[in-house]
Amino acid sequence: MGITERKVREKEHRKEEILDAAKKVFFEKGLSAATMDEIAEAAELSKGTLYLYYKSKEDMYLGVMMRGMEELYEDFERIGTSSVSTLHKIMELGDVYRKYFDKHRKFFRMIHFLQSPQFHKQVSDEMKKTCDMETQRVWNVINSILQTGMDEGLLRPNYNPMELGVILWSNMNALMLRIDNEGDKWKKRFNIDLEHTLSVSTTLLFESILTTRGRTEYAALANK
Amino acid sequence: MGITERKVREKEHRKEEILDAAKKVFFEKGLSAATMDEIAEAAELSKGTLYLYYKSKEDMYLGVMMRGMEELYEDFERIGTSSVSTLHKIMELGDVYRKYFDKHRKFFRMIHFLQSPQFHKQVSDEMKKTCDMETQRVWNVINSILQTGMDEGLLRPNYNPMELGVILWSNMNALMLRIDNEGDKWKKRFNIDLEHTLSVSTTLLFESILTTRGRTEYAALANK
DNA sequence: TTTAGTTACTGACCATTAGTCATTTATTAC
DNA sequence: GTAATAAATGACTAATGGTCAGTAACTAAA
Repeated sequence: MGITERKVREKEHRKEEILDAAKKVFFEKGLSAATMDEIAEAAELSKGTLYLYYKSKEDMYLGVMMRGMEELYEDFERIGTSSVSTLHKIMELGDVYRKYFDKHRKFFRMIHFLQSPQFHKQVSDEMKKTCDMETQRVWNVINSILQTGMDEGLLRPNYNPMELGVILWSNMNALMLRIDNEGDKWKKRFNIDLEHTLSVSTTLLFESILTTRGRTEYAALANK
Repeated sequence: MGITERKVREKEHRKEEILDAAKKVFFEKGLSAATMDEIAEAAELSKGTLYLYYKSKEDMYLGVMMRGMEELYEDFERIGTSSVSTLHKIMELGDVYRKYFDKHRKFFRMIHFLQSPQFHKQVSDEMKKTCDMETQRVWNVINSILQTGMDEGLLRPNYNPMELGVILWSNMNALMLRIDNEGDKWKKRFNIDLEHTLSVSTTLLFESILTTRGRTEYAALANK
């Protein structure tokens, strides 16, 4: 049954090719300004064909986003399986996410679509589920690292690791979003460098969830 | 010149009436699903007339949002001018914002539009400026309270009050957004009550920006 | 090679809807 | 009463997400 397999492979390949085109257009114009006709032209396919592979424009957008999420997952996974200390891993999670924000700004913006009402209203259940699984993978890495940190007595035991995860993540996310949208404004008007503010808040939160032992280790690591 | 004045008043009134209708429709359907025809019908006016008062659908959306922002401003301003201790005021800011989130969820969602790419792309410069001024008023209250807190030695002096403000605000915002979108999911899947998480993270951050004196006072206040 | 059947693709077409503008209606001024 | 001004209208346009009847390409059996 080599033919059937080849066809499946080709279909998969076409799907990816469409995503290549979609990525280009979405990166350039964003979700609302991008048109399906443009994407079709970029993909060298007719518009109708796009709909054979993706249910809607929003679904396609998320298809692209998933690539970005996968990249983030791989970065995180690399941390998870590395052989540095747990504290170091936790710090790395933050650093890597911040680098991700710098290097993959467009993906960062796309990920934010997951938190918009449009996502909950206009996306097919199927795609929602797919996104959910991918997001889950990322959270699993975070959770497992924080759980270890807790087991090792680095993190204050009265909190749930996942809870700490969502706190740290949300905190970074909110400031990054602000940097992305109003960074210049805050610099000009209040002379505040939100990049620095992000470091400050991350450090504040991080220190406040560490045990005494965790803090000692952290101080040693930060001094290096 | 009584007539001219009356006309200005009537025009202003019409603008508000249109916002009444728009608010109803936007609250019900959200920005993208609401149509101008619907709003026109709700306002008992023709669609063309709407455009005599607002430049675009997005501008109108922000007109509605501004009402919500004003309400928040008034709540904040009330705190600012109240005669409780500064520490109490700071805590009140958080509490009031959280209540605002509970009571005016739709407005909360609208405020988030300010952080979306759509806002930066599809809104008239004029409306952007108006929003900016309103937002500014809110920040001014926060800033002035935090500045006082710093002057009184409650807040660690190595930070900028506005910086602390944006940290606290962003932190709350991010978790509220998550509660709004995925609150149920987190409860069901991880058995995490994000409402509680919000309290935790706010407390953590808050404590970590207080001086020793501030913390003593805080402990006293929290025990009451 | 021919033919029937299947799959992939096409692009004209449809429906929706934000925004416009020539025209009509109402109000004011003289 | 009439001219001038302001307010309101709604048919129309343009843009665009999505559809579907028809076409082309490929596969498999005769």
